[in-house]
Amino acid sequence: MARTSDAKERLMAAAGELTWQQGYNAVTVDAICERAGVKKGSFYYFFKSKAELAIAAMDNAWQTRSRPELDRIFSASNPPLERLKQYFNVLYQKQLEMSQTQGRCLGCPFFSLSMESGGLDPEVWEASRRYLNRKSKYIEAAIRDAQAEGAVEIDSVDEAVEGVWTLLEGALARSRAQGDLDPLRDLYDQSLRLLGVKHPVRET
Amino acid sequence: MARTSDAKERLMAAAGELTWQQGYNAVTVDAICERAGVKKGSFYYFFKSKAELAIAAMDNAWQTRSRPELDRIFSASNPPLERLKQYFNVLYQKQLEMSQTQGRCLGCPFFSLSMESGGLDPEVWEASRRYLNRKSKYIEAAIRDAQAEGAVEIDSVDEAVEGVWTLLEGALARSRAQGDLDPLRDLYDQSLRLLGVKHPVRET
DNA sequence: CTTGCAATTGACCAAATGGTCAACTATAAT
DNA sequence: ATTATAGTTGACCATTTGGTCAATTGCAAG
Repeated sequence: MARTSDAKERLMAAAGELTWQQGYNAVTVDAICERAGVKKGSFYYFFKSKAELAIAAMDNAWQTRSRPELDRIFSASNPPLERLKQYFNVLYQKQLEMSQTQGRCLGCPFFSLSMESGGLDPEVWEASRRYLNRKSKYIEAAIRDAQAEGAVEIDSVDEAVEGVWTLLEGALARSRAQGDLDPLRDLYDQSLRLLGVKHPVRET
Repeated sequence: MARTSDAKERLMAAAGELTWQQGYNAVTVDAICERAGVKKGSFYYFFKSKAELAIAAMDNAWQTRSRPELDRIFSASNPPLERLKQYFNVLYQKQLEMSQTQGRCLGCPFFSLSMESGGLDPEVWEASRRYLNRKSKYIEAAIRDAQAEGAVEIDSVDEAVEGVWTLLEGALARSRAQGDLDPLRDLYDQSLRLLGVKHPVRET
C-alpha cells in the first residue's frame, strides 16, 4: 500500500556478482550499494547485515538461475549419462562466455563462498553448503539412474557420486584458481572412467 | 653486525597459519603482528606490504615443509603408484590431525589462496599458482613413470595428470568447503580408476 | 485528496584498516 | 669500549569499514 521498488533485487544481484568475482571478504557494503545504485541506509532497511544479504543472494541465485537450469538438464526424460554430458557442456560454455565477458572464469559461486566462509561466518557457511548439497543431488540421481540401467560399472553409487562430484567441483575450482578452462575440458571423459564405462564410444 | 632476531620468521609463520585458517582477506596486519608477537612498525620494517608477506610466507612454507615432504614421498625409489598411495595417505592423516587440532580441516593453502586472490592481487595470485604448479609436477612425474612401467592404461599422460590433479585438489578443497574428510577417503581408488588400473587389487 | 506506510536519504559514528615515521635500543664485530 | 647498524617501538595518520538513525519522500489504496 505504498511505494514499491526493486532495490532489494538489485542489491541481491549486485552482491551475487561482486561476491562471485572478488570473494565475500573482499566485497564491501559500500561497493554493493554503489553497484546496485542504492544508498547504504536502504541497504540496512532491507537486510540486517552483510552476511544476511549474502545468504539472500545465494537463495536468489539458486531459485532463479541454478535450479531451473539443473531441472532442465537433469530431466528424467534425458538418459542419465546424457544428462552429465550435457551439463558438463553447458558448464564449459558458461565459463567460456564468462572468460570472454569478464576476463576470467569464476567457477562455482557456492563452492568459492563455502571455501572462504568456513570458520568465519557459520550461517553463510551453512547456507553455501546447503546449496552445494542440493546441486550434488542431481549428480547423484543421474548416477543412480545410470546404474539402474546398467549403463555404468561401479561398486557403490555413493563412492561414484563422491568421485564425480569431486571431479566436477574440483574442475570448476581449478578453472577459477588458475584462470583457464583446461580443467573443464575432459570432465565427461574423466567421469566415464570413474563410472567404469568401457572405452567411451569415440565417434569416428 | 648488529642485533639479530627471528621476528621475520615468526611473521611468516603467523601469516601462513592465519591465512590458511581464515583466508587472505579476512586476516589483518594487526592480527598477524599480534600472533607473531611483533609490533606493526617491525612488520613494515621487514615487509613492504601485506601482499609481500603473504608471498614470502608461501615461499617459506614451500621450502621448509611442502618441498621436503614431496621429495621424500615422490622419491624415484618408490614405485610410481606407491608414491600416489603414500601421498594420499599422508594427506589424509595430516588433515585428520588438523581436524582434531583446529576443529576443521583446511585443505591446500596454495589452492585456497589461489582461488581467493584471483583478480584481486596479481602478484599473490601468480605466486600461489607457481607453487601449485610445482606441486603438480610430482603427480605428473609419478604418472609418467607409471606409464613407462606399463602400470597404467591411459591414452595420454597429460589428460591423466589433469584428471588426478583435479581429483586431488578438488578433494582437498571440498574437505575444507564442507568441513569433513570424506572427500579424501577414496582418493587412491578413484585415481586408479582414472588411470585405468584394472580392478584395484582388493586384499581379501 | 488525503493519508498511511514502504522506501529513501545523507549525515553520522565508532572501530578497524593498512601504512608511516622519527626516535630509540641492543648487540656483533672491531 | 666504541661504533655502526639491524631491529624495535608506539604514537600517529588518512581512509575505509560495517552499521545507525531521524527525517523525508513518493506512491497506492481508501
